[in-house]
Amino acid sequence: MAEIHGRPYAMTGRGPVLTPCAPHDVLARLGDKWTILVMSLLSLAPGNQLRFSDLRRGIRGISQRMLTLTLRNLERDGLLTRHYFPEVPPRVEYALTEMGRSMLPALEGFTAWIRSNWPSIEAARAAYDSRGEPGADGT
Amino acid sequence: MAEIHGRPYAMTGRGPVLTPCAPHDVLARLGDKWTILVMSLLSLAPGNQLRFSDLRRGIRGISQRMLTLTLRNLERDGLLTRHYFPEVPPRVEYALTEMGRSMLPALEGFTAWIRSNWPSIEAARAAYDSRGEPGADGT
DNA sequence: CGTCAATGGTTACTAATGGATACCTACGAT
DNA sequence: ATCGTAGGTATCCATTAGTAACCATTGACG
Repeated sequence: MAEIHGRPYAMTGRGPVLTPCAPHDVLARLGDKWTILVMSLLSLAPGNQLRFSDLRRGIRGISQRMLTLTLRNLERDGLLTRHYFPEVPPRVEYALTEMGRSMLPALEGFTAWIRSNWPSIEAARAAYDSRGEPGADGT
Repeated sequence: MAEIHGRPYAMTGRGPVLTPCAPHDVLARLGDKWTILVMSLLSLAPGNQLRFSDLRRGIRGISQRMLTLTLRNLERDGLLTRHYFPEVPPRVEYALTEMGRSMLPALEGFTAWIRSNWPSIEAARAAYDSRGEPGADGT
């Protein structure tokens, strides 16, 4: 049977039928406001490893809470690890896992497409907005 | 100056500082609940072209309104075109643009990574949840 | 002694967004 | 009268993003 994004699809009389699947789940995480910035910053860091406050300083505008939530989600997905050092003051190191590092080339491939097409997207948006309403009836 | 995702970053005493950028914008669109399914369905269709009701039938669970909004956003970004035929009953064809088609390989590269790593992600989530660690949603 | 800063969080609360549901148009064919 | 097409509008609910305040620890400062 044919597959789409790794899932089989059933042919109806008219075509395939898709349902939300793994790619959506992962893209939804990357598409949230901060995740890609955390991944990017870690990918730049020596040893793919940073402290909480380095991440906080390195991402303009992120709040403590949002950074905590983003890191928790990434840790839950196995893309990074959290190491707590009970020193004074306490220190926490976040590091990309092997899986996290393995995602970087695919992510870079995608962001490369975005970089080359971003001007076209912005132009399309400007043109669309200046045209006014789409008009379901052509008016 | 070094770049991340096509944007220059300034070194502070401690490292780069990132701000939300184009990749986030595009990934946020792909990460919404339906967009990737619309793109996938169009990529499967002959001529990368489908009618509104084919898309509606082809995506399990999407409402009319959500499909309309998703298509509008993709049209605004220049990833697909909308052709209205004032027949009775009316007919509307949605087709991927050249830019829309050019995105498919990069998207496929990314979803390929997701396919190979999805079992690991699910395992990591299950392990994380069973450890009884603090919930990522703040609860 | 009292207070401050730095660390990495948590809790409570509010604002913004996303999505679902229901109902509306207009037209011709049956 | 009703269906099928391609939507629009109005309303409600759930999720999410974000803000502000708080906590615990300890050394430094005065």
